[in-house]
Amino acid sequence: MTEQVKKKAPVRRRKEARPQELTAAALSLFVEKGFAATRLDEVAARAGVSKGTLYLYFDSKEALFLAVIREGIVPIIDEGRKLLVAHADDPVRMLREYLFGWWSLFGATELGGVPKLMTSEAQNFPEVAQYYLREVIQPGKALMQAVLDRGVAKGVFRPTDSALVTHILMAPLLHLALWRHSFAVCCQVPDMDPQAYLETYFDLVLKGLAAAPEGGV
Amino acid sequence: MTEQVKKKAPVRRRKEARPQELTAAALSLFVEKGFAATRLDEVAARAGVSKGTLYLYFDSKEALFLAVIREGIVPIIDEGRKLLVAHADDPVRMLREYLFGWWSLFGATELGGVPKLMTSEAQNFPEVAQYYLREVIQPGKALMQAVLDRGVAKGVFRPTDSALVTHILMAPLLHLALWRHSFAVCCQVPDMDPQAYLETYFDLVLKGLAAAPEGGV
DNA sequence: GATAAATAACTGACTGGTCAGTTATTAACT
DNA sequence: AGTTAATAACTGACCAGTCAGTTATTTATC
Repeated sequence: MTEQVKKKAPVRRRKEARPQELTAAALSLFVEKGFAATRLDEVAARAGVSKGTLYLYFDSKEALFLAVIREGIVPIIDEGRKLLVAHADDPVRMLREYLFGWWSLFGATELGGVPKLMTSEAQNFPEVAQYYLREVIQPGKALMQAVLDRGVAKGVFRPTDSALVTHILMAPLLHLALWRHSFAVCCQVPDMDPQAYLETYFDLVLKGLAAAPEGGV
Repeated sequence: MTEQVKKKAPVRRRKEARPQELTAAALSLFVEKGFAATRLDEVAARAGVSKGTLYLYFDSKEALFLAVIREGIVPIIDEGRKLLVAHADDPVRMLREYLFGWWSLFGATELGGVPKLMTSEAQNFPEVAQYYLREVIQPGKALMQAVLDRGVAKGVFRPTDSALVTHILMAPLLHLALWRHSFAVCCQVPDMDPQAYLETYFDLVLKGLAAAPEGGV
């Protein structure tokens, strides 16, 4: 050991990307097995560290949960908002971007398991649920409601209770995400093509919202 | 104590309704706190017995889970089927009965928490999930698909991929049920009236499915 | 109809394993 | 040397599942 041997290269420890690695590992395990059934030893192992290390970055299992949501989801909202303004003059196009964008940016990724996770655990972790409601659901709703209202103002959509309709319109997307993270995994379903599902759904919605009896896009 | 005093009435032990009392207690707790977070001591206490007694009737926690589904849900399917045939000649009316009936018979009751429960736990309990898929989801889907196909045959609905549409149409109902058992409970939501939600939704669906451009029911 | 024997329903203390969270120790780097 | 990062062994609470023992109810016997 005349000089520092090159153990360091293969080891490559002590990064500051550690929290992200941990939240990423936690996300996939939480989504896969649920919060309660996920052991912190597993999370740490998947991130390539020990459980003690996990506690250097997060105070508790619940704090890790909150971080998973915060790091994983909140950035997506802003990204989605930016994509939307690109078509601000065409409500039908905006709605399409919203729904399909939600799916490709969120639902189809690993984050698509988060609605299942949040729904399951909302009652057990009210603070996380409130955070999610405030930072994710409500902004998302507001965004879609703006799209709908604009469509009505332009005479493209018929008037509706847009607060209710935002909920209703999100449901099939959420359902698809939940399905893929529950029954689709454990039962061998005769599979459901997301793209066909989305197209069929969007078609239904457009006809359901259309303003004029024989209106056309 | 000249003759047998009526001690029996207040005591009222040794019933054979015991399993039902246990599954009822388990249902409400599973729905409220999730499967993993529910302790069997609690279930037993809510049913007014000890944990040992619970094990006289059910082999394991998972067996109790399966019983909850079997006893609670499967009977509802048949009941629903009977209600439907009453309007077999009017597809629009049938669809309305289906959706509103689902809500009043199932979604609005304590059983409305079961979708949340099943979604959360499907991956952890594949056998229960497969049972639920086979005995609940698939029959329910088949029933609605029949309604849709009949509507198309009668020229009331436009042709669609009815297998996909059944999924899509169920989503807002499931979403409402999930919502009421998650965020609605823990966050004080600005409340969402189920009746208004259902009416708005049904209106949207009918216009989305209508066959003729200016068709009218 | 009483008394005793047999059985069915039930209990709660106990066990064994699990797992969130802690801490004493070691390795890495400056 | 001292400081920081990481670990692995440890602790203690928790809980599904068990079982020896208790209490209620029925059946048998006189």
